Amino acid sequence: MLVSTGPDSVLVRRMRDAGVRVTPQRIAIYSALIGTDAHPTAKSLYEHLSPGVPSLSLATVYNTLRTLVVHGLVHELGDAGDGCAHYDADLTPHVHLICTCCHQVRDFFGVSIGGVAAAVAEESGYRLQGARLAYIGICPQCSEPTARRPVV
Amino acid sequence: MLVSTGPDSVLVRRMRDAGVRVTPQRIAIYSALIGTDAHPTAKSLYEHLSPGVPSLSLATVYNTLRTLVVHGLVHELGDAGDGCAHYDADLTPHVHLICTCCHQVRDFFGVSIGGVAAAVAEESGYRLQGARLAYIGICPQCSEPTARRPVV
DNA sequence: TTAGCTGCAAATAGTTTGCAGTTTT
DNA sequence: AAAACTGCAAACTATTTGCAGCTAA
Repeated sequence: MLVSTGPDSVLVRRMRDAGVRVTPQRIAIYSALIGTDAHPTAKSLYEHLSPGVPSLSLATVYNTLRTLVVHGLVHELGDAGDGCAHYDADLTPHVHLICTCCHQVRDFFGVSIGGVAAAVAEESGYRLQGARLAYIGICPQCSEPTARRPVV
Repeated sequence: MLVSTGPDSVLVRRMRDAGVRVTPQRIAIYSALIGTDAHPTAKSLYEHLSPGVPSLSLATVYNTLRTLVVHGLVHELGDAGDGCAHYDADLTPHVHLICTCCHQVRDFFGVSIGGVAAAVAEESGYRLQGARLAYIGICPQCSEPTARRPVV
């Protein structure tokens, strides 16, 4: 993890600014999300953090993720074909690529869609809170004939 | 419903071309999807069709939807905040607007994103099968102070 | 004929929630 | 001190699946 988690870190300030009460569990979860581009699920976050934050419960991971999403600190990316929701703390407008074979979610910055949100907001009349922009297909690795199916 | 469902209808031909076996239940489900822009869920489809297709089962709706998605006839739009997946038979590249208040999914053709898919396909190396492009926010109706919260 | 579909009911699994105790503000 | 959070376990519910009978091809 590349993010400071001290009491005055950017991370904590962001949570306070968003009106989210700060607890050790929430810091752990939020900083884990910020420090990865793997778009984890609740369960994978729990399994990753559990050793370092003993007695962390899966329910708290779910509750915290919902809180972070509701307060706009994290985006919920939806199901990637594995039946569970993935999350992203990178709020920069960008596209995701979902592989229907290995169920990985990858960032894709090759197209700029920053202007689209503005156009949608203006023309639709919606008060926008977020976006979920994913293209679904088979990734190059899984396309190779020799590819072994990655562990789900 | 505005679509003919005779044995030689476009709809049936499309299913056959996609390699999907044709049954009365599947015709009912697929034509209902084609004839609406409401982006139904499995349950709402079931409730809508059940009176006209007695003994239709919810399991068949789920199975059929998966079959149609896998064969590329229908797009799965993911959860709209109501905890269940919504579906769309309109494969034209377009954006969806999801209201976090009333959980409605609406089409939005105000921005053209047809070129994005091509760029993604070329630059990412993915074999694209579909897309899920949604902006999330609060719709104008739900934004009105006098708005009553629509039935979920 | 036969592979594949259907309905039913049971199983699965992601996510939420009630509660009692603890922590943040 | 009040309001909100946590862990645990139980509850909830969308979705899947096993099976026996039916049907499209």
